[in-house]
Amino acid sequence: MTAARFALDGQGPLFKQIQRAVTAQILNGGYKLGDRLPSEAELTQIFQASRQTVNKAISELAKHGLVERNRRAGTVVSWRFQERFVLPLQDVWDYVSSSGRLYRYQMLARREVRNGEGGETWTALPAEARLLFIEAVHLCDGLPIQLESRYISLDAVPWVEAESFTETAPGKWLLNNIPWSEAEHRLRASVAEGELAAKLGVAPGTACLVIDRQTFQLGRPITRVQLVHPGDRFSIFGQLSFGG
Amino acid sequence: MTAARFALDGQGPLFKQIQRAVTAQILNGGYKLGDRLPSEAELTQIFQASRQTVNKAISELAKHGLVERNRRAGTVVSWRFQERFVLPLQDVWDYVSSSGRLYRYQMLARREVRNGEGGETWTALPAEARLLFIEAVHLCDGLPIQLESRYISLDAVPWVEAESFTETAPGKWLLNNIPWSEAEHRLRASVAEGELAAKLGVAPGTACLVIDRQTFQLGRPITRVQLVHPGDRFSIFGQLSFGG
DNA sequence: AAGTGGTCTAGACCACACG
DNA sequence: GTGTGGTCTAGACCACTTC
Repeated sequence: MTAARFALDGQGPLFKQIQRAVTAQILNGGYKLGDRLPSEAELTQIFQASRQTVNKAISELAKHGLVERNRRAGTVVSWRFQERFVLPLQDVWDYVSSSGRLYRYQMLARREVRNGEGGETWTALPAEARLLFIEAVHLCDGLPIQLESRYISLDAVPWVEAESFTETAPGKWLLNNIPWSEAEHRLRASVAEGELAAKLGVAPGTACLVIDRQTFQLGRPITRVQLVHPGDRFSIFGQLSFGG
Repeated sequence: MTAARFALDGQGPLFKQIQRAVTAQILNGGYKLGDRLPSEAELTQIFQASRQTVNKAISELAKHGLVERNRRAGTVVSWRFQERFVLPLQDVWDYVSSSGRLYRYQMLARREVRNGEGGETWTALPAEARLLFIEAVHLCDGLPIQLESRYISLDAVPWVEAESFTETAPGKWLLNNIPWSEAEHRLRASVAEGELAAKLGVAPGTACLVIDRQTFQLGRPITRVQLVHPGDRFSIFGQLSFGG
C-alpha cells in the first residue's frame, strides 16, 4: 500500500501538501538516509497530480537539501540541509529599533586613504587605490553595541564623498544606495584591549564577536567592514525549520 | 525600447537566462529599489517565453529576496535578501578533515541527569525530564578546537543509552541517526576562564566563539548543545552571491 | 536501451488587492 | 470590475546516467 503512506491534509496549495506528506514520511523514518523515493511518474499516480506539481514539490525539497535528485538514479534522502544555517544580517539600526530601544551613532573618523596605508591592505583592490575610511560607534540605549570600521572604494562609489552620513549611518546608506550581488562573511571571537575597549566602553579583556564582511557588485569590490560587538551586549539568533 | 533592455545570453535553461537578464538590470540600476518590474504577461512578450517559465524565473528571485511580488500591485525591487546570510554548519569532523588535518575527539563526561539538575534547566522540556549529558573535546592536529557540552532527551531518543560513541562523536551520530526538522542557533562571544580554559588548552582570558543550538523533531526537543571554540583557532566563513 | 529528472509550452481557473 | 501573481493540468522533448 504505497499510496496509503502519503497523506494529504487538504491545507493550501497541492504542491505544499505533497511536500509535507513526503517530508513527514522522511521525518517519521518511513524513508531513511539514502532511501530512494518513488519517481515523479509514480508520485503523479500516488497523489493524482500533474507531473509539474510533483516536480515543484520535490525539487523544492532538493533545493533545501532534504533530498538529492539524479537522472536515472532517482531521488534519494540526503539530509544535506543540516550543513548550513541561516542567520539574520540586520543593520544595527534595525536590530536596536526592532526591540524598541533607542538607537544613536557617532562618527569617530572619516578620511580619504590609499589602500595599504597604515599597514593593512585590502587585497581585493590594487595598492594605492583610493578609499574612504570611516569609523563609527553605534549605541543602544546609550551603550556602545558595535564599532564599525569601514573602507569604501571611491572608484566604485565616487559620490560617497558628497555624503555626510549625518542623517543615515554608512552601513544603512550603502544598503539603500548601492546594490551588491556578492558578499563574504567571516565570524570570529576576539578580546577587546586598549583603544578598542575604550571606544566600546568595556573593560579591557572583554570578549567580542567580530564580523568581517566584504561586498561586491558584479565582482567589483564595494566596501569592506569590520564590526566588533561586545560579547555581553550582543548575540545573533537564527532559526531553521522544515515541514513544507 | 523595453525589450532591448533585457538581453538573453543563450547560456543554459531559459528561466535562468531570464533571471540573469532581470538581475543584471537591477544591479545596473535600470530598476532601482521600489521600482516596478513588467508584469508576467509583459515579460512573456518581451522574452517570447511561456508564463510558467517567466513565473519560475521571477518567483525564484522573490524567494531570494531580490524582489517582492504582490497580487494586483505587481513585482517591485526590494533588496530584502540583504537581511540574511547563510553560514556553513559543518560537524567538527567535516570541518577538520576537509582541510586535510588530523581529527580526534575525547569524551570527558557521560552521565544520565535530570533536567534542572546542577542549576541550569532546559526550558523546552519539563523539569526532571531524563537527559543524557555528554561532554567531549574535539581536537584538530592535537589542538583542542571545540568543547561540546550536550544534553540529549532520553524520552525522544531512548536508544542513545546503548550507544558508546567510541566510533562516532555524538554530534555526528545524532546527525546520522536522528532526523530533525527545526533548529535554533545563537552565536556570541565569551571569555574562557578556569576549568573551561583548561579543557580547551588555552590561557585564561582567551576569547571564544560560542554556539548554542537546540534541535527539534516535529516540535519535540531532541538535543541541546553548547559548542565553545577558541577564537584564535576557529572562525566561520560564508559566501553569498547573485546572478541567477 | 530505458528510466529518470530538467525544462518548456499553451491554456486555464482562482485569490487577492486596488480603483 | 480588473489586473496581478499563484497554482494547476496535459503533453512534450531533451539530457543524463545507469543498465
